[in-house]
Amino acid sequence: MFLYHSIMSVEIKISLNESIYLRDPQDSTLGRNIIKHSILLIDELGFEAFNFKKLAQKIGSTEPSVYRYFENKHALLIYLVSWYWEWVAYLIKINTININDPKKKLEIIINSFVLASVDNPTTDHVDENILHRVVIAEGTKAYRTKEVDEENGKGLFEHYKKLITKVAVVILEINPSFEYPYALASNLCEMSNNQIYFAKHLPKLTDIKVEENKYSEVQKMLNYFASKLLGYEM
Amino acid sequence: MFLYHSIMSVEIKISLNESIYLRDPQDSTLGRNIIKHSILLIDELGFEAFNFKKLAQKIGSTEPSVYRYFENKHALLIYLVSWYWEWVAYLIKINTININDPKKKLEIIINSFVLASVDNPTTDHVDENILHRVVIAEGTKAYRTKEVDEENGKGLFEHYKKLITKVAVVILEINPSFEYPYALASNLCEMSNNQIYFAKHLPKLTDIKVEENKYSEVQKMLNYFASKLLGYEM
DNA sequence: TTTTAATAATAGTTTTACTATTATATAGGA
DNA sequence: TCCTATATAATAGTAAAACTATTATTAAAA
Repeated sequence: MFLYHSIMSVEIKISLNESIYLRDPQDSTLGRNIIKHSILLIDELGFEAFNFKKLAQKIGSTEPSVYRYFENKHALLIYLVSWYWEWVAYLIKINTININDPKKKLEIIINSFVLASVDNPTTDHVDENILHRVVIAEGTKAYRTKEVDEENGKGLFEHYKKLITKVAVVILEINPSFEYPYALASNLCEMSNNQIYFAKHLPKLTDIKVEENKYSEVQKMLNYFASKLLGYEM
Repeated sequence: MFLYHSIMSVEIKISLNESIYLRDPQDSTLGRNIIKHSILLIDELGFEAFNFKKLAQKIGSTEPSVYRYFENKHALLIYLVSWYWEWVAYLIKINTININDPKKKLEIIINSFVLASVDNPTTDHVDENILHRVVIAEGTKAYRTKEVDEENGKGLFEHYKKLITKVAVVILEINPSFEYPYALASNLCEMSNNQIYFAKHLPKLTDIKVEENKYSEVQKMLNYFASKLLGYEM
């Protein structure tokens, strides 16, 4: 991950696996527009109704131009969720920089999963808040396809796996004999998104309540689950 | 749920919310063929590549005939996952009939989530084993859409909610002061499918290993998670 | 036997998901 | 300054998906 600092603003450039895209969207205005407005449009229409024609219309470009950046809308979705995972990894990194207690670290990790955005809207072409909503609603579609093995072989899910590995390391720091560090790490991440989605759309499947970007109950629940499973007091 | 017993075989008829389908597929040969072969074809092609034309071809019928049973392939998917959830509820029911210990009940529930089929292939037009695979791979797509609120309002997810409620009741029997019975119930169910999927396709996201229909490690892990969270010894 | 309902056959439409080709604008180098 | 490479835009298309309408045929029920 590269961090560019300028005098006027802090601009973060997140570097993503090259096989996700055909041409790096961060390197041109059109590319950044594709990212920015695809997030808004997927949030608005849902992934199924979203397509490159509508996106091109929205940004005053054409369908073939968008296709020069991404093979198809599925590749674009993988790009967006990878961006999101890198962003969460970045949040965890800067917020745990002076923290030594692994329990405290895990708490920060959970907060990063749940909040993901709120405080620091640092990148002008990505609204992390809306991207988080998109990942909650559409994220699993990135890897729930018939092509998962082939795409995994190309490294398209490295960003997610890297993040989960980092979390697993912290889990083992807390409790070195815990048998399921990776499963707990991925479950905390998936559960966070799932339970937020349930609270919003299928409230009978959860106990927590959620208001517009107020996810404190999710945070509390995940911390409770983690502490119980790893055997420590909060 | 109705149970029909005949002399020659035990045939289970699972009754599903009428708003899922246009015409009850269990009431005709064509309908049962649609169910049977849609499961096989979705398993083979994945939900995205599956469509009513290919299905009609496979069962020697026509596209318009299939459309007389289901509004579209999304409705058919909701039907299939609802069938699956009812099937799991049925398994839980018959296997906990003489069990009083709620901890033992929860163990049976977890086994039903994980195994879902293996022993009792009772319904001739549904292969529960393959249906389980389909639910693992495609299940979340049933409710992760822009139409979720509208469809939830029509009662299309009642079968899932009913199942989760039953599990939540058992969780509270074990530990009446547990704060998150619904979240734990839905998470056990989602986690089961998720972790099996990860073991098969993204093994770096989990610790468990899975072989063709050998899910004992998942079972063990979920039981461990449940016992830790609810504070009992296995 | 008549009527009804279910299915099949045929033939469409609209939208999606792409691709090919050509034109234009712009940026950098000689 | 011109030349050339490259990005993008404009236009026009194709193949398949996701339906729908209409009519014919068959089977079952009254």
